[in-house]
Amino acid sequence: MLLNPAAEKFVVHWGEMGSRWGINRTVAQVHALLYISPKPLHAEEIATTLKVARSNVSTSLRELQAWGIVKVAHVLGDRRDHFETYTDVWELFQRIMDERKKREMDPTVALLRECLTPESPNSRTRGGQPDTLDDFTRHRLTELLAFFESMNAWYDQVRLIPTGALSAFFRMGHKLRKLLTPGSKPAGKTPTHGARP
Amino acid sequence: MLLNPAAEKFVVHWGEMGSRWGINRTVAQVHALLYISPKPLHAEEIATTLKVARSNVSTSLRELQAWGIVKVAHVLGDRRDHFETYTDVWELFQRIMDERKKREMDPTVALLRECLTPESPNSRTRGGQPDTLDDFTRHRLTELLAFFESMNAWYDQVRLIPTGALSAFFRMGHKLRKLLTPGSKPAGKTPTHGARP
DNA sequence: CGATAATTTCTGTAAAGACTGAAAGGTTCG
DNA sequence: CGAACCTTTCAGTCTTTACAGAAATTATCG
Repeated sequence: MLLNPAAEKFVVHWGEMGSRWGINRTVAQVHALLYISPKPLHAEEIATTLKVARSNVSTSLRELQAWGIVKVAHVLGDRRDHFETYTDVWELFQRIMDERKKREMDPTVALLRECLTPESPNSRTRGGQPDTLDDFTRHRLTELLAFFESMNAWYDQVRLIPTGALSAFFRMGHKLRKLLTPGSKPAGKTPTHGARP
Repeated sequence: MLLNPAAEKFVVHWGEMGSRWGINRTVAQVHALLYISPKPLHAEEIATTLKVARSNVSTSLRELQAWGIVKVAHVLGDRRDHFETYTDVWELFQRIMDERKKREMDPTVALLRECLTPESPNSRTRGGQPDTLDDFTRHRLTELLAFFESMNAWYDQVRLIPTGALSAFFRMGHKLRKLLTPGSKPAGKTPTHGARP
């Protein structure tokens, strides 16, 4: 398959974006290609289009399936596996967020809790400097944990919104103000942080 | 400076998280260290604590300053530059989001617009296959653009909230339902996507 | 205005990650 | 059941990125 210039530009850019967010470039490119493809593609076709090795595509597809955003589609009369991705951007986004939360947020929360537990069983057994955090550090980590917990709670609520209504929700930004200031009280802090030095 | 085990665990973990999100591990570690440090640190102290080269710290600090989350603090009687980060997690978060939006979202939106412009001036001058996107691809890119624009608009509103009130906002998740369903009409789509194959 | 301290820049090296091509493992079809 | 086809795994290569140490630059002090 030969991509026209605009499509190619998009695929390349998406690969670039992926790598900036810790996603393998090829993985992102494969996903971009599937996203703009009118029909499911088989691995061979993806490989020739993106000009990468067949095996590389195989690995990337596997990765995308682990992320839950690509699935196999079989075509009658064709033995090969074909692949497609979700067409709904909001669903895609939600699935990616779910996965990143599970892989990165949850372990971080767990670690913060662990760091903040008052006393570990073996803290006295080993000599040297004190095992406990100083008050300042403890305070910082507590705040960080609270941050993640707020985010988690918020995200859990957002996840309850049907994907079909998500875009409406995010377009509703202008209602935020009323929601936040019931008595329309003026803001206590400066809304935007100052210019950088 | 010698970190106690819990603090060290946090710093290491934060470095790991950073690299998963496309942030240099050392950069993230330096930031973690400054975040939990009760006082501004100079580069030498950071280097010995993290056991990395002085020059590496220099680069990392420069990077963190470019992100707008670390600033220089001078200590009376000490010629060396000292560094500190913001203590408010919400402000930190906002600054990072601002920067990532500027670096990654905005260019993506620009590219999508470019891909979707009806006709580029030189589209007829070069031979070969058609320069225009097929309808399906065009539709997908339009939806993607709409997604980014919704997100942008929403984020612009959130940014107007004073950082001091942000945590309250994100803790307000449970009010989402009422906001979304004024007449408490049932959702049109399934709220959560099914189990993966 | 040297001398000393502090910081940054630069270059080579080391480590990590991505990718390829070949081989192995499964499937489907005649 | 064997051949053709498709997919995955694996080992080695290549590319990219991160890093250390030296050299150069800048700032501060006597």
